[in-house]
Amino acid sequence: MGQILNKQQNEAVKLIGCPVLIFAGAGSGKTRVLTEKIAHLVDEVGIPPEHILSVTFTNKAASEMKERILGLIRCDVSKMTVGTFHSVCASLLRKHINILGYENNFTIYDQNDAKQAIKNVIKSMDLDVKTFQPNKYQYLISNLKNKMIYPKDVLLKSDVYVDEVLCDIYTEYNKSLKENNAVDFDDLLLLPLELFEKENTLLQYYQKKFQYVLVDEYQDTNKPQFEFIYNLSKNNNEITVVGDDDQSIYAWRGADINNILNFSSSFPNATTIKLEQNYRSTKTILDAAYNVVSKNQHRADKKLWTDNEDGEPISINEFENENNEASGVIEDVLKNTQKNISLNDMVLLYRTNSQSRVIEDRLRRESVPYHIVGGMKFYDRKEIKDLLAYLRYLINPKDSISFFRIVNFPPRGIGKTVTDKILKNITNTDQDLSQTLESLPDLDLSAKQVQKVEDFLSIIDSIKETINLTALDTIEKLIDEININDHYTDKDNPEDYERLENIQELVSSISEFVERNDNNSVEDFIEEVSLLTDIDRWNMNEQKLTLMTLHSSKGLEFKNVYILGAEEGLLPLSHGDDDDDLEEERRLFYVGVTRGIEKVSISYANSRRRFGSGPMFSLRSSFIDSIPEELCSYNSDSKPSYVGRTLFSDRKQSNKKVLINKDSEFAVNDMVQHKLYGNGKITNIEGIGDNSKITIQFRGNIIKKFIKKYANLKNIN
DNA sequence: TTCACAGAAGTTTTT
DNA sequence: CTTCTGTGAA
Repeated sequence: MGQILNKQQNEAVKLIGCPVLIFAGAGSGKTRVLTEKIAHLVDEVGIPPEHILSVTFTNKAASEMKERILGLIRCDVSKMTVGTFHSVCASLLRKHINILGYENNFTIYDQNDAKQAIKNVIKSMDLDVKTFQPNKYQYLISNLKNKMIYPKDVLLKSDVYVDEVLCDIYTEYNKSLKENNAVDFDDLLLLPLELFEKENTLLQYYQKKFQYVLVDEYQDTNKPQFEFIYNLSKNNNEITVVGDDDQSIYAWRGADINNILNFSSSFPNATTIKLEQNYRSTKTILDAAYNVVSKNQHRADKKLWTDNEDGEPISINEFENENNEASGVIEDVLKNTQKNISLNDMVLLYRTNSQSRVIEDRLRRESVPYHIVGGMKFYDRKEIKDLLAYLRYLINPKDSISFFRIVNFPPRGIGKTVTDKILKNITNTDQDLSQTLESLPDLDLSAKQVQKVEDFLSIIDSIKETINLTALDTIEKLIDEININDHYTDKDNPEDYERLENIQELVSSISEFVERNDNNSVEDFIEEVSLLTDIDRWNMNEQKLTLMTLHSSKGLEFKNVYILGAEEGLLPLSHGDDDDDLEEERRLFYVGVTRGIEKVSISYANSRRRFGSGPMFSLRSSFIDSIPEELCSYNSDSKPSYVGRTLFSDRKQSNKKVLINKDSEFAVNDMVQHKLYGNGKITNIEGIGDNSKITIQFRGNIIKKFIKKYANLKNIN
């Protein structure tokens, strides 16, 4: 690490006075370039730290960056604005959101809260939640927001799924957020833009404040994020963005790869610098990764190279089922620990969170210490969410989602009749939650019911006395006031015991937070918790084996990387009916492979149990077949010449939908998928249209000829 | 109003 | 196989 910068890195660090786009391949030292550049800006160009904005992908990356800058120069990094888009935007909104008619103590709704809010909206519109599924609408609305399509535009846009109900739900949802004095994750990015538009002086202020803007992982920015940095830097053009189109894996949540591909047209006079020397991985790993990702049509042409050794072959391992896979991989992990590779030098990566379960079972049986990033998060546990809901309600008395969560928890005799009346009053009148609660007698409730709600409110009031003390004071008062410990120790089942432990853990993490920060009120704590990413909670120094999704692994590196479940339908994942983005899946695989420093092992199972039902046969991923054989070593069963006795079978086979998409055409050399023969390559096409005859070469040199309309072929290029 | 049970639905990736 | 939702009895 202490090496001098190479020519391109050095150029990237020193170049100022124009917009700079750095194409930084995996492991090319981009974090280093960013930190060196910031140090350069402060130390030599003379830009004061408070005039620098640096956007990172996780909060952890932000604090690491600050630390590394401190290692380079002496300056007050605390004055620098470094954080994720969401946290930077959130603190901007804390200062100015009142301009938009919210209050500055607004609540940040996570996905669950948002879903609940949408559900309430759908109910209040007298729609059936079975037909109009909150899940689905939340997804649709989030997508619209990511594309900056506002409710009024929904019906005008022809390229989106147009739905009047969607438009109404969207409108009502936004209204209810505002009435709750709450914003969702997407609003965090959108509202600053509204602010800039409404108050031009504010925009000017921030343009002056952020003289220099740096953005990491630029390939994963979406439209609002682009607009945010564009607005800030369009005048002085002092901006550096770093990214890699091959690692763009968030298109599904609105990331727009054109942000990076069209950077030069958005920012005239931009200079592009490519970092193509990889310092992380072996030649073998890079070669393997390149052979996969270069199959993509939409990518900027480039190739990483390295001075590192060839290293070990990619290990390809076939297993009978997911249990054997888990134990096989863990066996290998344990073998490595004998060779003095520590557990935290290895990582197990998979496509979906649900895959972790089998692995966990196995790890527990072998008593291997492990840590899972993501999945069922600590802060998702019921008892934790309940307590946090109290804290959030203390801060924002308009937050009805939190209110309904806790008003009758622990049970205090406030039932559905009461909550329904309150909800109705909020949704059907102009009164918000706190106004409603002030005029309870108007709600046509019995005196007893009113009293119970009043009792609840006085509990809240007494906890509120601690709101200006530390977060620790508040949580202790809260636990005391609601007697949560009694609620969980009534019955002595192990589940209750676990919940109490979790509550203890929450208290100790709050206590740690209080010690760590000067601003340590309950508001500060909730702010941090709301914006924590999965990776942020992960301590990479612990002697534990890490399990995470491929998505979470972005930006990290490990000596030994294991990729599990490399099977058609799982990696690449296919969702069924609509056209799946195979290119993005390929990039995801690329990200996984390029995390490896010394060795990458890829495994797949011939059959896998998909939730309750019996085992399904599965087929080795085509991504494995893209890696040249000479780079790989195989366990006994996984030689590529081996003709899979496997049947292609997943959800697709059972639902009788036509697999041929009208607009998907076939061409010679395309890879296609056949439900009996698996993957093959088209060697010849005779005729055109549905009656054309397609010749396909399958694995094991099996050649078959099909008539297109009967063949059920799927193009998997 | 509360608790307990049965049935249904659901697993893509995340700030 | 789990987690959530709704229904019915106490």
